[in-house]
Amino acid sequence: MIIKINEYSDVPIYLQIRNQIVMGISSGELTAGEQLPTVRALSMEIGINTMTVSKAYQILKSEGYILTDRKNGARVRMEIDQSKSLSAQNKDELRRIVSEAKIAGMSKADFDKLTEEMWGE
Amino acid sequence: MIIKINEYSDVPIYLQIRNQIVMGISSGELTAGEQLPTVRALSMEIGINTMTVSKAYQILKSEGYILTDRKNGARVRMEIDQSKSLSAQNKDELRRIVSEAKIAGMSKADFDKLTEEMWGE
Amino acid sequence: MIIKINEYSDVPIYLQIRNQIVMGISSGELTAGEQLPTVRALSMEIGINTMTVSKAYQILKSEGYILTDRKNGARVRMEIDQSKSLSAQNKDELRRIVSEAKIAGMSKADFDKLTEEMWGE
Amino acid sequence: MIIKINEYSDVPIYLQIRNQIVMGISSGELTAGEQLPTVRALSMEIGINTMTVSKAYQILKSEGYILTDRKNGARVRMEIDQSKSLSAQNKDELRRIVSEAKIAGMSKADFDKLTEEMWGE
DNA sequence: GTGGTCTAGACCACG
DNA sequence: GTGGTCTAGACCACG
Repeated sequence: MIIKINEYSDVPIYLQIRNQIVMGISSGELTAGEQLPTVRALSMEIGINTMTVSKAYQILKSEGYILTDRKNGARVRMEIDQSKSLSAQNKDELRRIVSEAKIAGMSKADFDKLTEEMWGE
Repeated sequence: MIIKINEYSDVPIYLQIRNQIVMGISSGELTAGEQLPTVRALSMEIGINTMTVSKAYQILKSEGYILTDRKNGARVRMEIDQSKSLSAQNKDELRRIVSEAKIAGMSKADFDKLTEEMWGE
Repeated sequence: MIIKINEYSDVPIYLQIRNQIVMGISSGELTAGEQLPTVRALSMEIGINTMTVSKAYQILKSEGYILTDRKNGARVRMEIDQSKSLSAQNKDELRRIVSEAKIAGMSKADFDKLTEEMWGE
Repeated sequence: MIIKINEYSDVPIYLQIRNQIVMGISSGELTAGEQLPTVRALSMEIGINTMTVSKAYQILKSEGYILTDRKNGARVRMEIDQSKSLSAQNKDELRRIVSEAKIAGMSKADFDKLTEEMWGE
């Protein structure tokens, strides 16, 4: 899986890494149990500080998306918690986006279609 | 309309203000043409600096949500642009949230129901 | 001549009045010697403070575009100075606009065509 | 590139900075990808507050002229949008300037010559 | 009274 | 070290 960093984005680099790995898991590009590159390898590959990659991995670990052990590096967790709900923070963000879609004159049907496409990715 | 600031949030205060006003417009709590509190009044009400409120208003103005004039302060714009689409940034955010919903085991139907509730607010 | 004020413009009202009268003279809609409405009449017509209209007239007078006398109110001056050049301030503004046209990829020919249209107004 | 602030100008300092950088890009004095001074460096150099410089940079960023990243500061963007047109606001300004040129007795040829000189800068 | 601008000084996350 | 955020306080033009 290839991680692409936009150094000019307002989104911090460690979050860009975290987000892309989460989306990789979601899309199936990263499968359960799959080995992730080491912190050192990934940081060299994308040309950034190891601390930044490390921070991304730590967040993914604390969120329950990956497991790390000293010997094997990081792996996608086999059984990710199926809370069947969004975090409070994600709900807030989603609420804001829904609001902006409404103001922009999108129909709920168009919105559902848009998320349908994203769902399929 | 009451604006509530979460001082522990990662979201900057000026953005919290901006977001809540956008959501107020979306929900109909703020109607087209409605007068917003003056920069000074709002800053005193929520106990923050006028510069911070002013920044929120300037962003809302640049986004076309409100209008300001020197005499009367700020008002919700009568005719907000109906682009019928989301900004690239909002799409990216939405894509990330959809991914996390999928991983958490939400069904698309549940997701649609959640956004339906938000749509109704 | 009808003066239209945009109360939400960043351009101060007195300047909007001043600019529209100058453009009226330029286009020929206001002819040399033509009587302008009194400060009181114009302020009532457009629903603003007399001080604001008065300020616009004072500027036009100081710039040599109009003449005022207590008996007859204001008139467009018969012989406006033909300096055949722009003020330093207008040159600065024009220089900035030219720069932005260049960056936006306009050709000099397109720019000339645009000013040609404006010239004809 | 040297930025000069006119403290007696009606143009706000942050706009003077913004305008000079835009003109620097237009003239080629600032090339695509070129590093701009840091907010701190520029504010010290011209003896004004960091907030004021920061505001100028944020406007340039929102207009798509520059990019900022946390590590390296600000750079001139490589691919600036080529809308091939002026903003409504710039058109209004240009229309006013054309009017004043006409009243001052400039010929269209002289006006074109003047903008030609500016174009070459 | 209104929004807009600016300062001096501070703290923060990111990298 | 970098840009981003925020404050307290001040002054200004506009109307």
